[in-house]
Amino acid sequence: MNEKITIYDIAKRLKITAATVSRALNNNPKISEATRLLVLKTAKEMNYKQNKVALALKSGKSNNVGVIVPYINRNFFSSIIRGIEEELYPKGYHVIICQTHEEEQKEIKTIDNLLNAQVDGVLMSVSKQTTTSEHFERVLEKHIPLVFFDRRAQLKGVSSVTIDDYQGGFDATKHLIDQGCSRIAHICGDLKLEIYRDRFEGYKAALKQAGIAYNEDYVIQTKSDTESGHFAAQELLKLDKLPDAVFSSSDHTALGVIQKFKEHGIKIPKDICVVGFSNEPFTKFMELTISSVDQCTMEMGRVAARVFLEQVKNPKIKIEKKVELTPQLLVRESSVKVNDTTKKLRVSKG
Amino acid sequence: MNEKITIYDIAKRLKITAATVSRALNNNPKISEATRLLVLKTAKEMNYKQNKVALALKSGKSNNVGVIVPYINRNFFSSIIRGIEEELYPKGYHVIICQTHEEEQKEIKTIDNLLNAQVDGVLMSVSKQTTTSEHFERVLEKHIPLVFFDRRAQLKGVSSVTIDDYQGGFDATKHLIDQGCSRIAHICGDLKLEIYRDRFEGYKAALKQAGIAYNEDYVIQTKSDTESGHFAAQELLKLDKLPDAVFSSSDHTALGVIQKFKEHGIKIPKDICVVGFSNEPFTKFMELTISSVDQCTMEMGRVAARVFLEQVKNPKIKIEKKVELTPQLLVRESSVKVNDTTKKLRVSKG
DNA sequence: TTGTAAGCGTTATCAC
DNA sequence: GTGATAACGCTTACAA
Repeated sequence: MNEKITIYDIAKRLKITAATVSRALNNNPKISEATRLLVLKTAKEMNYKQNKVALALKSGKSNNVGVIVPYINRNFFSSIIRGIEEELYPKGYHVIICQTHEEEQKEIKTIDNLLNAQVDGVLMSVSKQTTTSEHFERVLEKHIPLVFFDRRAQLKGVSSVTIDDYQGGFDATKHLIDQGCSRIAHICGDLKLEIYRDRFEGYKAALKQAGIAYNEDYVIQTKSDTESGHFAAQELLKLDKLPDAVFSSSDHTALGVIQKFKEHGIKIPKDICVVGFSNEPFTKFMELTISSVDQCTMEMGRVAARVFLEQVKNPKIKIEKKVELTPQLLVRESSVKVNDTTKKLRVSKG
Repeated sequence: MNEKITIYDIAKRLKITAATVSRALNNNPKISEATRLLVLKTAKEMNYKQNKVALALKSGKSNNVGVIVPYINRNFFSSIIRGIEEELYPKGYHVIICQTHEEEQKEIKTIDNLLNAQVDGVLMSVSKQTTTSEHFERVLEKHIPLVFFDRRAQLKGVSSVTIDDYQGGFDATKHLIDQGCSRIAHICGDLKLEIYRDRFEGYKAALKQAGIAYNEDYVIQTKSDTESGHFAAQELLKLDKLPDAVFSSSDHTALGVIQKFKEHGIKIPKDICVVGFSNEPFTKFMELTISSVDQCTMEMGRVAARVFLEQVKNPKIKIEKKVELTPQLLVRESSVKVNDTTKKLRVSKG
């Protein structure tokens, strides 16, 4: 009951050989129906379970994929991981998760560990601090599919799944313009990161299209937390002419901005409209719900997983797929002028 | 550069045997310093990497643990997973995550899959729908450490890490009583689950200690989402005498309750004080911050991991450890009467 | 100190 | 259709 049952045990019991048992278990055509059924029956009786590790050694496929993110417990990443898991589990893959804490050294160590563990693929979001790429090349050299999601490294021959941050920034800004705003501030994250640059570019493009002059004073670069939002709001308050809208590259800074403005008696959205980015859960729980750009995280995970599967299915050909998902602007209370009744109908609580 | 380097390749190059190489690599004392250094040097030159799968087959230890939760992207679970990962990764373990979607069948399937994959341990939170326990016993029969966190099955010989939900319920209710409330409603989740029963019991105990009669009308059982909070508030509004406080077993229902009450012109916390449970991130982002009971999720994960490690370190002895962490009441704005200035000082924004 | 050989549990390639 | 044997990459008695 307790011992590990191998195909040898079944073979011994049936006085046949392990090879035959293996054939029966794997529906190999070169076997008689009689023995096949007998083996199957006996295997069930003896409670045989295939040892996947032995299979992995033999076949060179572990059926494990490594997923690397900065922090598992950020809603953005955990939702992506959920998407990955739900796409891969039915295909027989297990998902190994690892965290980098945004540190390049941990990222390197983690990748090497995963390679040693013989993972069949690596799906990851690059750490903020990462500047080198030898560790990525080590993955490619072993012909292990590598798929980036959200944050990618500039590397030839690697697939990636991102959202169209440019479009997200454009849509958010355009929406604010449609609300009648013209002095639109932008709070961005570290512009060394592609995602923040793209949102910024989208912002500028929307302004340009509307014939609104770009004003450097209205752009503030900060970290992506609530405190930075307070800071940003204070900077904006120093200006001669207060903006009438804020597009923030982060929901947390958007929240901070709203809080600080409220302290100063500024009414949102009447005086200033605000749109955030990421559709963090809290944005729709607030008393004043916050407009935001949804990044379809689960979908991003699912797509990343599918890109991996496609590469696995076609090992001979090198697939370099750059998928760009379209983000979705969710218009909520923080950006809709209360006196605009027609627009009010479009407010989404989702 | 591209080929897989094994110890045989190193052996061949140095005209020694694989056994010697293995010994050198593993700091086996039975080897001369000279060959040890030579092997090490050559291994590095040839870019040798140990194949963990081969090691796993040989040793019977995969250095993988399975972690099973209902949904990965719930903040509660993803934080626990983070705690587990951070405790286990430095010890050389990889964390495989799986989701049950609260379905018993998936839980069973997942456990069997993990066992086939030869995981060294299973850390999990039991699905809501689970009623049987043969699948848990299958784990135990193989002498694989099984550790429950938060939700456990009634099973002999299994370790678990939970929080003291009774204490959490007691503290929350006691706090409301200290605020001068006496008609305290309780919104609970499915009482078939131990965690909700315990919180409920803690609630009743606090009432009893304060000499407040238990009133069945003030107890409403619902699901744990915002809509259920709306429903619960409506039920309470039907009562002849409105409660002056609400202790909710869920932050989401607490939010729903607050929203619905506000719609009816009821002031929080002036008219009704509210305390939730779980310390969901949004509770401290609200304009009116919501008091809640923190479940020290990261710590729960870390402790669960340590319990697993302890069992691994002592394979001969059967360890049954029931760890109960103490939850922490976080008093925020939703439960502190504004005219009570002394208490106001204790308001936490954390 | 080093070599030899067996074994972990499978599957695949030969023969018969 | 079935059996014997090698191989995946590693560790470890047992010999030498």
